[in-house]
Amino acid sequence: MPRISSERKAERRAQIVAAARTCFARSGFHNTTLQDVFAEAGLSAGCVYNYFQSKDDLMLAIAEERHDEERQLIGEASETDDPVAALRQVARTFADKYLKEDGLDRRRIALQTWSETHINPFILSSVRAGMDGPRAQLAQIIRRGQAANRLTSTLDADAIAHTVIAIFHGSLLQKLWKPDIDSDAQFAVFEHFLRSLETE
Amino acid sequence: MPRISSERKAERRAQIVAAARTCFARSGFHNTTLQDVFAEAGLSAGCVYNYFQSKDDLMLAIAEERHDEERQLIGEASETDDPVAALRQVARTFADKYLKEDGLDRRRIALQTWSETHINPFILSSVRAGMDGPRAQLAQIIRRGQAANRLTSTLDADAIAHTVIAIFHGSLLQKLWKPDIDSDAQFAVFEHFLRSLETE
Amino acid sequence: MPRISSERKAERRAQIVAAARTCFARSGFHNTTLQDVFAEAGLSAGCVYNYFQSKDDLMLAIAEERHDEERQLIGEASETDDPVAALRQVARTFADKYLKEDGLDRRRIALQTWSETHINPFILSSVRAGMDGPRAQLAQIIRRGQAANRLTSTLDADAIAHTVIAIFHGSLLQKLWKPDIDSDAQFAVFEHFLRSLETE
Amino acid sequence: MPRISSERKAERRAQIVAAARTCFARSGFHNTTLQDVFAEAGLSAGCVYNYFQSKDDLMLAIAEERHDEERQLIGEASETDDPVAALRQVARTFADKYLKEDGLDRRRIALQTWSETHINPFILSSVRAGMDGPRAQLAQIIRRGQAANRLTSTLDADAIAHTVIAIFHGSLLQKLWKPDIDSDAQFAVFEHFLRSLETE
DNA sequence: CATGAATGAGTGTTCATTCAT
DNA sequence: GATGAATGAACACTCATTCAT
Repeated sequence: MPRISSERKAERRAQIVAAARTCFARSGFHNTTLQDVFAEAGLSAGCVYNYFQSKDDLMLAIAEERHDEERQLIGEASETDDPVAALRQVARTFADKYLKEDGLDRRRIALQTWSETHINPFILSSVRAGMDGPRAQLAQIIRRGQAANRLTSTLDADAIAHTVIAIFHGSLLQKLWKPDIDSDAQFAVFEHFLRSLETE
Repeated sequence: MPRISSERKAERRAQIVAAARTCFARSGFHNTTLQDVFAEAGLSAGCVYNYFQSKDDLMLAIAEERHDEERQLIGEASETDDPVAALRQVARTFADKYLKEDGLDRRRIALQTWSETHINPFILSSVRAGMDGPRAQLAQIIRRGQAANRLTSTLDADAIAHTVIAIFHGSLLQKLWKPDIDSDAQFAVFEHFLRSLETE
Repeated sequence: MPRISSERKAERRAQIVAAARTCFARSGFHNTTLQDVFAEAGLSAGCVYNYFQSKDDLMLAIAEERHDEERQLIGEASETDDPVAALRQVARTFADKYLKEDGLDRRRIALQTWSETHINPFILSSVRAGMDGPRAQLAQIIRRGQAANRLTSTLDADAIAHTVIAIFHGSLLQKLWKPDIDSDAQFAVFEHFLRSLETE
Repeated sequence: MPRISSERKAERRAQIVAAARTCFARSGFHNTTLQDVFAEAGLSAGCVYNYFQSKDDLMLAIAEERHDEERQLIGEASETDDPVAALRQVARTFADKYLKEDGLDRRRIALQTWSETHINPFILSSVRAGMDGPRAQLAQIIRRGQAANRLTSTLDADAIAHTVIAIFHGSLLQKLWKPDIDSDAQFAVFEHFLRSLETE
């Protein structure tokens, strides 16, 4: 007979994750102390430790949540039947959600996570898994495009998917370092790339 | 009148940087203690502090060195007069030097650096500058290609350069997370992209 | 008008004490968390705190219970009229009940308690009282033996009693550190000691 | 080329051990914080950690030192050729050095150590080894006495040695709990025990 | 009476940095 | 210049205890 419903528990978890995200986005993972997170969440140390086992676990939870969100975003974006339109929509979603404001903050944390993959095997697994889903979805779209003779079959669908993601990730890095970069011009290059994949 | 010749000084500096690189590649920046670096370099704490002011300074020095190296690599690769060949050569250099063995180790450290840009303004400046040089060089090549009507003029040269670098960076990330990725297939996609930029 | 019958209350108390004993025997007093005890007892924190005021109080309760048990054991063992036989019987009881299995586990906890006497005056009082009873009983038997001219009167009865207990305690320690010690051979020495006290 | 001679290093170690002993004797192992030890030693945390790896390690070092000291004490006491005199001398040493003042303080710490054997295997090993030496020495003396027909051969030498040590340990406990115990009367009982072992 | 989520002071330990030699 | 012992602020994490429900 739990005094706290599982919804309330989920709420608390979310509250803590949100606080941690705020802190990590503000000061970076290694420069954030757990005391910062406790203060931001308005909760005590002990309480937070009832939901997360360690600082690393907190980062992992944030990563997982982000991966869920990304999976959902790419899922929604690729609902269209038309494979070419789907790819374009995915890219637009990326440009809209990832490269701006709050989305950019989350990606800032993502970068911290990526840097941690080297040391923390759980983070590595999570990052791998987080990328594999979207990549497989993209590859699936591309394969459909190839089957329908809409996209060139001279290139490996997985390799294309990888490249698309690489462009996303790489653009992200540049946006993080130079927020005033001309994203539109870069988006045009991406669209050119997509067109180059289409059969005539 | 220095007690130590400036060559000897440079040697020591290099020795320390090498040790730090080994440690950072092995355990990551935040998991490496300076005591680890002292041990790896076979030097005392005080001695190292005669050459570097702080742990961050060490990371900065490594970043600077890497940027020099990258600038040189891209410079050599783009010596050809033919702009299209130059671009292809740059890509090949990237694939050969960055995605393999020792090069990959250095890029692993680069990722740590990138993650630090968020916090450390000096690192941020260094990373920006490290990217600006190569990007300007690439843009220059592209502009030459456009002027010679070898490359499409419908796209902004800087945006293309940015995209090329984004592909490099993004591919790097994937290689770090999944070392057994099919780099050749991905390289084919990149070449396709280059060809799509050429005028007919 | 108590909501819970006092039998039920005693049951709960016993349940908690048993759980604590299990935990303390398993991991030691300081390495056991109260959360461990709650889990072992299958009760909540609040419930346990209705019966015991603190962790120390729990240890005290265990000590008291053990002292009661010891008092009873030595009481039963010394019921014989013959003082020499009584002493021997006490020793046999000690060897049978204290140095084996479950008894040894309880003594393991006793050792933890002894170590706590230094800090906790209540524990100290309890341990003193726990020893005084048996010692007085032993001294009483010995005095009877001396009065009946069965035991030497050249030695102080209290001092003999102390020595007997010292041998018990000391043997216990050795048994705890080296469970495969030869208890029979040591028991023979003890019997020799007892015989040496008898008059001819 | 160490700036600090190994003697100075040993001094520091001793200084820290002494401080820890003072603290542990004053407040017990678990009630002493390392900050207490740092303050008592007049040294910083980092410095202490250059000499000891953990709080447990400190306790272990204290135990080892005590064992060395005990080994030496019993060694000196048993130098006499006459085995019976040697045993008596050992007992006298015990009564003089262990049951009084500073010696008692050290034994108070010993008790803490004993209680820790249950949890910490290194402590257990140390305590075992610390007891084995003296016990072997005592057994050796007894065997010499048996060979020379000065001591009864009806009892196992090791068992006698164990019993002697048990009496020491047990008396110690009583002294710790009741400092005003009559040690002389108890010593008389011990001497009686020794005499009972002698052949006529 | 029982629950168990929340508390928060306290602890062992780390490690970048300094400075007397 | 080089040494390395010493520093000490900072940090992640624990756990006995409380109290609203």
